[in-house]
Amino acid sequence: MLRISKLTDYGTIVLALMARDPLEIYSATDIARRINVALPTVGKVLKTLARADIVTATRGSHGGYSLSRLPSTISIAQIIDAIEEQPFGLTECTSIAGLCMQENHCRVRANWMRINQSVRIALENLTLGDLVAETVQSTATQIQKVPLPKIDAQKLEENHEHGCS
Amino acid sequence: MLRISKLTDYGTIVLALMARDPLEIYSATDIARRINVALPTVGKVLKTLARADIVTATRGSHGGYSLSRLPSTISIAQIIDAIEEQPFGLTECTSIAGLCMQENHCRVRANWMRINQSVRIALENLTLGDLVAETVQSTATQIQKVPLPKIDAQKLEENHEHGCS
DNA sequence: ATATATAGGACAATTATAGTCCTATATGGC
DNA sequence: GCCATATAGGACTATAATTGTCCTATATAT
Repeated sequence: MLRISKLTDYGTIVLALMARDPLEIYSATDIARRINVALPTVGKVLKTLARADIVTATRGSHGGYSLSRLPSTISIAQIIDAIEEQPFGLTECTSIAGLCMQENHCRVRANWMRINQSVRIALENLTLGDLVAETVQSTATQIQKVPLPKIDAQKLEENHEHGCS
Repeated sequence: MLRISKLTDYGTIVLALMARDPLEIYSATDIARRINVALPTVGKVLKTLARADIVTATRGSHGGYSLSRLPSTISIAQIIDAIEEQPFGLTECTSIAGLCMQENHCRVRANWMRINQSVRIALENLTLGDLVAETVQSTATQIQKVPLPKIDAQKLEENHEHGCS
């Protein structure tokens, strides 16, 4: 797949709309109408975002949702973490029986983890502010060829202990 | 999700094994036994990789698969493209009815596309060679904060014409 | 009180993925 | 030529993930 789920995609659209007036309160009904997505679906996204404290809910009439923080302080990684069910990562740390022992497999896994880490860092540095910017600002993130830091042997050990194959 | 499929994961493991002796011929049976994955599954992966000309098949007895090119010239992006069914991208370029007209939605989509592009470039620069390296070499790829190039207005137009919402 | 909101969980339908199997074709050795 | 061994390609099934919806409970303003 290598793809964020539709719900997360909706999440970015919803948040982008809210980012236009970062201090305003938006009801789920309002947002649903404005982005043209069904109310129950938008509601689900907003509830999830509220649980992660990315938006703050106000109940009752005249209630709704508002951004908990300014757009430039909400990272794309946080949004993904909030809505995606499985933990972040291009590859899964699965324990296929007997694979963990194979040096070959283990090495590939370790290098995948580092690739994951790079992508993760990129998405941590990108914010909701960047997402709504006319063009992505100079504070945005790009990937380029540079030396990777030394491998962290301790971290790899930890992965093993947690059943990483 | 934001995750490569298991089949693609197997693909990297298979190729990593083959990369240890880049000129040798490996039968599907042999590979299946050595990486401890069921034969039909390994076969499926290898057939797919052969179609993309990443490995070359030799039929008949004493036949098998061998790498078509040296590990350092096979990019991770190529492997993903070969095995994943859907085109590369963190976000899908879906046409949800009536969303394409909304400036807000369109802007978010455009910026997502650029994020995709960054990740794509990273995976194009990483090779099978890097994946089997003891530690990822200095030729490997990391993501860091740098200015993004100017937006390519022409490309964005093309996306629109192809029904991108 | 009542209308308007969100909270949280349960549910059904759809879709994607994984894995297997079957038949056809090619090659080397006897 | 015949047989064992390999891959080619597609079909098919079972499983899992995802989506989207709905229901009931709770909170708030008028």
